[in-house]
Amino acid sequence: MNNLSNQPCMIARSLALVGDAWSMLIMRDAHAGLTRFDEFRKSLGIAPTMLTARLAALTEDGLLVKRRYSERPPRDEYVLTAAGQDFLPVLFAIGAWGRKHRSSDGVTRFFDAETGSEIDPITIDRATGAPIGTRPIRIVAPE
Amino acid sequence: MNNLSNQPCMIARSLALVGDAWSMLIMRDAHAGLTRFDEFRKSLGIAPTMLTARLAALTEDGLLVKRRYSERPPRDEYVLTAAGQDFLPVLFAIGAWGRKHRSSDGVTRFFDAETGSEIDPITIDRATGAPIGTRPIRIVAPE
DNA sequence: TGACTTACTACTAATTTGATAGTAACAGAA
DNA sequence: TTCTGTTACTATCAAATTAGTAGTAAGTCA
Repeated sequence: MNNLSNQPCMIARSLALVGDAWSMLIMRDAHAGLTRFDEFRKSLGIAPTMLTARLAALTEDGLLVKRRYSERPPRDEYVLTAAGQDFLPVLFAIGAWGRKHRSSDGVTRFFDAETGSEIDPITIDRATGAPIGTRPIRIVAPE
Repeated sequence: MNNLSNQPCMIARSLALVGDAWSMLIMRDAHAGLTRFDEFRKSLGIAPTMLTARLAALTEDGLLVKRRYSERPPRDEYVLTAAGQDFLPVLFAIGAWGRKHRSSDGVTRFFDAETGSEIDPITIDRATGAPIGTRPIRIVAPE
């Protein structure tokens, strides 16, 4: 795609980084606990060239960090940064949408890793607590 | 990409439909009120071939409907379905992420179209009200 | 020494995307 | 009636991206 990162809209700017399915799925797997090249490759069935490129891009953009976990032999893994962890609501919103509009047989479910309770994500307005999507909105870009 | 729509994970299945930047941006513009081919084309700077393909895919997948607004000459526009409207939280989550981690100069802002009050989207667990992203999670796919 | 692991790169084919131009079906003006 | 303009596209082809397979580097383990 073209020059998304130069646009004023935050959505467009963000999509420049994660606006493709592979990146989103890598983020999903990273949140599920995967860290290593081969774990991602096997989980996603992605060509290694693609995976190398995506991991490098996500690292470059600060969603992942490359961490050396073995000196001999040299081995690196990819772990979520704080910005990467903050990406989870996006995945949840997508999952919640799919659950509502695309579920037929089984659905992917989310659980709190510690308490074990199931999570049912919903996006609301922080101030009023009103769910997003129930009222018409106006999007305003600067400049 | 490959066979995302056959995967068990709702996130992957959803990304088969909207897992590219153009589709996301079309959804954004649709929520901002655009309906016509040329409105989308000018807003996005997208090649008409691409736009035709994306609009057809989003229509096929039930996020938009094609509505004839003029018989002579024949003219169609694209409007959000209920499923399409429900996609708004995804865009908000992406925008909120970008606002937090990518904002430098101006940021795109969201307003209630009727009351005019600004919206600050946040994704929470419906049951507990706890914000998503503050605790480790476990993702469980069926089968 | 040989098999195995892990994180990749090289290479080539297939597919998608992008850009430009053009078309169909009209409306309204001259 | 011809001319210009509008809108929603399609055709065509070059350029870029993606996918798939194979191979490599730097080790470990038996």
